[in-house]
Amino acid sequence: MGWKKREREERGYHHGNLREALIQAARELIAEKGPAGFTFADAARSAGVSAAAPYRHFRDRDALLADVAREGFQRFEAMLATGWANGRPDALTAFQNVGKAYLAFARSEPAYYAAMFEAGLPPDLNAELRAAGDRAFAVLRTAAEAVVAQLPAGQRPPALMMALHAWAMAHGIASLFGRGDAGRRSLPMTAEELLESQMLIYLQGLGFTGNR
Amino acid sequence: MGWKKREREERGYHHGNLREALIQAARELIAEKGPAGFTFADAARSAGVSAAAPYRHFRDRDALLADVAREGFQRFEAMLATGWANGRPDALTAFQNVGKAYLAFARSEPAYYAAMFEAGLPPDLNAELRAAGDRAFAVLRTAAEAVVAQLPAGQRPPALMMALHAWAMAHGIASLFGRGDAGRRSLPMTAEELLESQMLIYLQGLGFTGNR
DNA sequence: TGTACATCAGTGAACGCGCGTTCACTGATGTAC
DNA sequence: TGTACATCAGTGAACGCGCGTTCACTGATGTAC
Repeated sequence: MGWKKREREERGYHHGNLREALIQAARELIAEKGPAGFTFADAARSAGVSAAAPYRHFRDRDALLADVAREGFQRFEAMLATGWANGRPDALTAFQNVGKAYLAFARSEPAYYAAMFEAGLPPDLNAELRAAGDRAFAVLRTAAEAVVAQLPAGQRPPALMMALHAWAMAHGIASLFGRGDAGRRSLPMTAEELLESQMLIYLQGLGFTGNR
Repeated sequence: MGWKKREREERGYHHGNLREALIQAARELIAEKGPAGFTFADAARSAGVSAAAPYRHFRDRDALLADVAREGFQRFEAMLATGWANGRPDALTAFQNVGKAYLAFARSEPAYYAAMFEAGLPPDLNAELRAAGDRAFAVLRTAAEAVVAQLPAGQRPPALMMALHAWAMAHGIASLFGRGDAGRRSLPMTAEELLESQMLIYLQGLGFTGNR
């Protein structure tokens, strides 16, 4: 209570940045207890604000959660794009870097990842949310297109299919093995090694020779 | 209220099979609203019993959920084993049938699947739960062992790795695309087609030639 | 630069609700003799 | 076969609690002139 009062004195009557503070609070609470493990009132409390205040910024808990997810997709897209690096040094390497970036995101931002994929939000709850998700997937798709273009014309699989395969591999590994602290199975290899080997085998199956 | 009274008259003071009825109620509620979307009291209500009754059978909501998951793993194991069919007609085909069985389970039993993989239960919450999960995975592992044994001695990957890859592929596809009614992305191909093509490419990458 | 005023972003009290949990109880069932 | 009794599996009333939500309010900020 003491710190709360002090904080109030510091910040004055108006918070100034409550919207972002609530998103931040939600992220911390999700990281602690999962996307189902916090309430609207919790978020308000964490932000040091009365229980009625969040209503000035979000219609309800789901709207807050959707904003966390939307923000997550934006950062996710940026991270994947960095991994892709416009196809440098070459499409195949860059594609695998996208996979690594995917896993790195799931690992370093488990709260965002959970809000994006495990909160049970309908993807079209909100147009911006859907758009943000689509933009992130577009990175994967672009990468897949560049990779299949490397194959001889006769044996190119559909790029969309390949992008979906990659998504499924990365998501499968991330959600089964890629959560550091969430008491998961113990294995003789890391999630990163699993994803890398899986992608290598998959690419070999597409016709790429493994000599690199 | 009428039907409740009538049902009471039908069944008398004792329910007779409340434990199973609660698990069944939980499954239905999970199917409707997700693993986080029901309460202990809900389950009691669905089973037509007072809110205090479940305490005679389960310590709390998590214990009930864990039992749903345990039962789910048992059926899952049976379904995977049926797909495997002791490696008939041949290891490769049987392996792919395990993949199909995995997806079929996720699709036909979304409530079990959610309790098993998305309820956020720690896998070692309970020894029986963990054991049931391990037994299901053992089917995958057995299948992977038979498959790698087909390869020439020099190029066999570790069977455990292959089993984990298969698990990740199936889980990735199932959780991203394999939920019928849960308003997911619309795609030009089915989850089944995606998983089958992915597994074929993967197997090809391991060195199996695609002529079958 | 000052002043009046509109608007914004908070407060805190209040409410109804359903949940989890406990408790003494009671009806039904099983068993010993 | 009957009877007494222990045990089991339910009831329903009660409780404290925290949540979601509304409301009139108020302090702070921005803007017109």
